[in-house]
Amino acid sequence: MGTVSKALNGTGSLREETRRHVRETAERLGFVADARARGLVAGRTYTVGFLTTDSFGRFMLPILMGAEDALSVGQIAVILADTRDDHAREQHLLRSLRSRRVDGLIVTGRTTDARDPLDVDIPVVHAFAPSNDDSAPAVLTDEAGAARLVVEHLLAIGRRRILHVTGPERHRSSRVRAEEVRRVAGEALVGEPMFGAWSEEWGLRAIDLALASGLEFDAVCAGSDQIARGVLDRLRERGLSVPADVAVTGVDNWDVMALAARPALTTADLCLAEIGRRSGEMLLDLVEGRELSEQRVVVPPRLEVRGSTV
Amino acid sequence: MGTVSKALNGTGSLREETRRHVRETAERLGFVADARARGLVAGRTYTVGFLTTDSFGRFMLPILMGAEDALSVGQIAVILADTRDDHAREQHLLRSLRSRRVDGLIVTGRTTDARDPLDVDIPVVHAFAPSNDDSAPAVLTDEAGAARLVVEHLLAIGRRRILHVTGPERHRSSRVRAEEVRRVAGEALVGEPMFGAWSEEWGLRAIDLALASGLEFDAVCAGSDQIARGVLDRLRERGLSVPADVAVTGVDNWDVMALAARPALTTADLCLAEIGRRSGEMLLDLVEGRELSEQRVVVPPRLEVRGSTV
DNA sequence: GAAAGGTACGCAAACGATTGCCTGTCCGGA
DNA sequence: TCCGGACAGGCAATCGTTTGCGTACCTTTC
Repeated sequence: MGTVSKALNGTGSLREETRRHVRETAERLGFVADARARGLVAGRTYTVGFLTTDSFGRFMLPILMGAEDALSVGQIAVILADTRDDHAREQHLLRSLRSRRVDGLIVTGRTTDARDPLDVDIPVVHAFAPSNDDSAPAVLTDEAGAARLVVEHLLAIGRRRILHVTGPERHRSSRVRAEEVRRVAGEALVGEPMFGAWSEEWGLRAIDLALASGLEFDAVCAGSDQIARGVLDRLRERGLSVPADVAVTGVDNWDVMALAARPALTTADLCLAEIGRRSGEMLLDLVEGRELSEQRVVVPPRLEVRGSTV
Repeated sequence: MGTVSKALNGTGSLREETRRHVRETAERLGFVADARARGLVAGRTYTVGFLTTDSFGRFMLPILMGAEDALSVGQIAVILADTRDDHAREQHLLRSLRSRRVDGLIVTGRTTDARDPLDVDIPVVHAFAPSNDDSAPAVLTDEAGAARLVVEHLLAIGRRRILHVTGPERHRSSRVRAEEVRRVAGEALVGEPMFGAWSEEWGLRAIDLALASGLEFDAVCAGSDQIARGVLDRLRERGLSVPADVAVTGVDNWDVMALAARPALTTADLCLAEIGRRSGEMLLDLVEGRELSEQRVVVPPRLEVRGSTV
């Protein structure tokens, strides 16, 4: 047993011939070492939990994939845990993850509103959804940066009357971005930010409201691609031309929306896969006991310029 | 150790007082039994792999969630494995899953084209994406049934000139549904099924093509909600009223598309979560050595009637 | 030819649970 | 008083690895 273990793991001092023989025999018999037993000795499981407070959705997926990529480097598998926003369910899942002795946890959620810290004694990295505990390791998106990116772009192409249509005011995301839009646009912001919902329907209605109240604007900075798409549709229906009369921007770079829009949508990509990747790397560092170079990483968004502004 | 084990698991013969004492102490110390060690003895890991041949996407999510629900009943956790359609990656992931001694595998993919069977010696259930091996346990969607559902609905509301706009002909999904549309619609099918792409853009273009070639139709049966949405947009732009002049149906019941469409889209829901749930249940039966009541389950689609047809 | 030194391999403990079996204690009955 | 039986709980083997240490054998050198 000992010799086989050493041969397969390249440890100990064995003749090359012996190693080869063991490896070939293992191959022939289809033997693969049992990761549990190995983990039992090593004091690790080479497994982490991916805990999402909301259901899995469009935002979770790229993060999950990025994390999986980064963790696979450390031979780590990902166990899913979806709390469905239910506290009892979360407790139950955490218990299950603890019994499985996961090496660490990536915690995420649909909104960027902060969540209460978890009471666990293993490394935790927050991805996308921040923790109330500011000192907890986290990889976050730059909400304000996304807003800045699109507004500066609109200003750069000469727009001076910008309308801001965004999601519900109760979401931190909407508030932070609206504040940044106000700051960067300054005089160029037309009226007040219009808070509503993260839906196409709100985009449609917001344009109706804006036109009805006689606002004049040459750009709409929408809080999401879905809102932007509603905005684009209604502008077209009202006979306004995009981008000639009105330029439109979104946030998310959700291909289904941004590419199907007519014209295709200029938008801020939040680089969710990158957030996932960095989270995975950070957790890997923590699990393997390395010092973190930074506790808190903010992934800068990226501007994707398409036909709706140029 | 033995006594504690018996107390916590409710086995052996112990005084009730002893059990209570052990449980309370465990609670106080935050002790949770190590699932690995338990599995080592039990010969199981209470863990299954979720292997998706394509990346995770919109189709995978509901299936995954359904499966997670069903499996959580058996205290089973799900390990993700995303092959990204790369054979080498698949082999590597399978090796990792084998070394983790997962109790079983759920295999799925984005398309309903059949895939080659896996060479593994644990229970496998195919979900959504069938296997080439017809005898393999599987939970599938009823492609033809979805087509029948919408066509029968269109016939029932009195439409007699139905246009069929669908995805690429190389996808089994398009072919099977087109065949069923032809069979059920009979005389009522206008021209040939129009194969294209699973995109809004194709929906737009297909209507242009149909109108240009002088086809007359009072209904469009689209192969997906995305196509249907393109169809709806272009019909409106061409001055045709939906559903008065033309009724439109989709397939998928993808809320983002179906609810944002104007009018909201009548569509066939493939009940993906149900497919996931049934797959999970089936795998649980296999893992726990129970006889399967049926090797092959077909989940019937459900018609969701909305404004685009009534 | 014998001792010294080095290399390759085997042995056994340990990781953290479960479980069958054995033992000790207590009770009741003869 | 002694024995039998029932019940509670402790002991140790087991699952499949890793790893440090001991040992056998081979080589080299005087």
